[in-house]
Amino acid sequence: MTVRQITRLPPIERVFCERPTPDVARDLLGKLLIRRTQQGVTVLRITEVEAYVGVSDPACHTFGGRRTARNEVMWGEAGRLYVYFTYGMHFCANVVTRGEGEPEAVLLRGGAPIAGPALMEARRGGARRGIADGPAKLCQAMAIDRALNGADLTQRSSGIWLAANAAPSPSHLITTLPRVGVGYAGDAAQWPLRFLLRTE
DNA sequence: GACCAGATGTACT
DNA sequence: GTACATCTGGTCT
Repeated sequence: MTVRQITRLPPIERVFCERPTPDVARDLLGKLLIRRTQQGVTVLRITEVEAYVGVSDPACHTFGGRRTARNEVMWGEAGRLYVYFTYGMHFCANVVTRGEGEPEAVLLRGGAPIAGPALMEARRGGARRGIADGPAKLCQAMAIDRALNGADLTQRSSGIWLAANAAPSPSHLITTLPRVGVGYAGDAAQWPLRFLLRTE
C-alpha cells in the first residue's frame, strides 16, 4: 500500500472511541497512526497499548476525579489526542475514550513503521532500531508534542489521525498482560489492560 | 538483566 | 517550595 493510498483511507469514526476503554485498546492494535507535517508523512502500525480506565483506576491521571489543566482533554470528547509531558523530557500520547465526563484513555506504547522510516530515524537522532517501541520514542518518531494535545484523531485536518487498512486483528495474535509500573496499585496491578500485537 | 542519572512540568503543601 | 512523574539511554554486572 502506498503512502498516497494510506492517506486516503477514511479516518476512524468517533463512535469507535466511545466504547469501553479496554475494547478500544484491543481494537486499536493493527490500526494505522498517520502523521502529516511539512517534513512529510509518517505512518505507524500500532502494536502495543495500555488502557487507563478513569477515576477508579489508581494508575490513571484522573484517579479519584482529579481534573486539572493538564488532564482536561481526558474529560472531553472521545477520539481526541491527550499528550502529556513527563520526567522533564518525554512526551506520551493517549487516545481519549468513552465520553465527556468519563475521563478514560488508551496509552500508545509502541508501533511498527509503515511509511516514512527515514524521517522517523532522523527525528529519533539516527536510531535505526527500536524506532517506536516505547511511548516516548513513539512520540519522538511521530513528532508528537504539546502542540497536538487535544487534536482530533478522526479528522485529517488535525495533521494526525487514525485509520484502518485491514480487518480487526485476530484474537490469537493478541497478547494480554498486566500493565507496566503499577505494582503499588493493589488489585489494579492485576487488571489485564495491556495489549500487544504479535507479528507473525 | 538490573540499576541509575537525567531536566523540568505538574500537583499538592 | 518541594516531591515526584504512564521513560529512555547509558553503564555496570
